[in-house]
Amino acid sequence: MYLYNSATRKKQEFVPNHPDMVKMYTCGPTVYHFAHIGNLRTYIMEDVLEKYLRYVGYNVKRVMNITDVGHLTSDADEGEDKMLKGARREHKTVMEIAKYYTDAFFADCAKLNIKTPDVVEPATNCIDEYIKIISVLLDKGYAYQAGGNVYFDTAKLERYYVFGEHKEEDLAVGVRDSVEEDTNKRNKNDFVLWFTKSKFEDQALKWDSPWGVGYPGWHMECSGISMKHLGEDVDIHCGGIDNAFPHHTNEIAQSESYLGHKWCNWWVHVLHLNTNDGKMSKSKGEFLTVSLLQEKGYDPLAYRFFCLQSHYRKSLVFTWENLDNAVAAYNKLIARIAALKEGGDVDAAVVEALRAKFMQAMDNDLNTSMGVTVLYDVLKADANDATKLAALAELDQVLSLDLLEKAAAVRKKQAAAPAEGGFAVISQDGEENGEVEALILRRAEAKKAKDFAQADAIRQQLKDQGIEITDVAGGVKWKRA
RNA sequence: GGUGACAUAGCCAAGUGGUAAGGCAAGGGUCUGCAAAACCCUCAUUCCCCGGUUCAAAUCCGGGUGUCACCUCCA
Repeated sequence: MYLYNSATRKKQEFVPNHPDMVKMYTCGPTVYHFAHIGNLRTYIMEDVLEKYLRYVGYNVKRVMNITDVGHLTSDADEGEDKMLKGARREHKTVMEIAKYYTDAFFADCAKLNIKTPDVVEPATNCIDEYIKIISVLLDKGYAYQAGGNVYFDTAKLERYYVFGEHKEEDLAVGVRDSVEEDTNKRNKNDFVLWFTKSKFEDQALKWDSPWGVGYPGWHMECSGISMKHLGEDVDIHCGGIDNAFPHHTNEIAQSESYLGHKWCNWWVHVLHLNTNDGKMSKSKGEFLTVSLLQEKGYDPLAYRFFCLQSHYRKSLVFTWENLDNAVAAYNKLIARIAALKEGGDVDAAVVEALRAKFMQAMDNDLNTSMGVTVLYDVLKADANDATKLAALAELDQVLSLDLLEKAAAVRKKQAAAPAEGGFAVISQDGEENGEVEALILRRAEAKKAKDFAQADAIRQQLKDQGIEITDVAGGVKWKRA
């Protein structure tokens, strides 16, 4: 499999350090608020990567952190810890907030068929780990104490900027007014490993350490958690593209200085979901959550399909129109699958050929857009329905679009059509409305009497009320538009 | 200002030197009293621009332009 590696800026053949085991680390959410669907795009793509690695036969151990400490606020707010701000907003303790939004995050993931990682570790669980690493960094001379904090000394590194060729003097530090330059730093890009004093005195959670009571720097948590669960090396480290610098850059700096050897081989960054005016954020425009999608009547898996139709290394623009496109495509795909008949012999050779095509796409830097196209190749294949269903079931192990389950539901709905001979009025939303039913029955009588003018008038009358009706065998289905 | 990624029809996109896949939308048709569904057909002389290499370039090279991201918490 070829995967693009941000560290080398090339597609490279993926080879794990240990033949049958892939160690995968994925940066998790900061649990001070709900995740928006842009955040979730990254987790969907990471989920596909994990499932594909398993599909081709690797054992995967995947670790994810939960950031529940030490994050500053977003642009809209100044100098206050995100967790604390969330807590104040909702009159809860920081730990209650973390629990609440961690649960909400995984509930959203479940709706999107994102598998929960093998290990999920809150940052606040690993303080000892961080202290150990920071102690060694101080001993080795990679870190220094100043103004009450412990800093990493980036000047001690031969190569600090691993994802691009920066020059330090070009870095725009303190571009924004509210960001003050920290005068304790020896170099512009030195970063804090342990805080005891910060501009943000409100940090709610503090721990004792050799350097005083305080809390860890943000970058430290991922290094500590990764080493705790995956040991001294990692095969793939994933995250949103915004994490490449400084977060991942700093992780590499401190981890490799601590270990004294190469730490992670593959860096996979997922591009952002944008709106028409730039990056999606919680404070700008509509706050697009999975719950909001559902309130508006969208199937979360249609959003997953939307993401899969694109490529993780391309930014994707979200508009309701674009999502509607994906919804139509997804529903049509399901409808075509629902029309397939079960039973019969599976032609293993055809399944194998389709599998090969799918793998060819996915092996090429996780080309999910092409992978989705293979679903259409399956439907068009010269084979019986049983073979197609078998192939679809297999590809869906990776894509996780609930293709067969949704198709079965469609079939069931069709089977629930009115009994022969009788005339039934069925609400597709399960709504009971005697007035509507009466109108539909009157229209049916008009049709029977060949009074089509009257029948069309009633159809129009219902339409004016926002109700769409569809004639089906032995009855009428209706729903609100 | 620096660094990086991306640029193919209305939209999502495939394509890795051999003459533009697929999906959605749209238009036309078949069918149905009408509608819906289904099915069939149509839909980029051209791949951001300008040069170059080549028998041949969306694909390679050089130079531009645009968009997004990061440099400040972020997926």
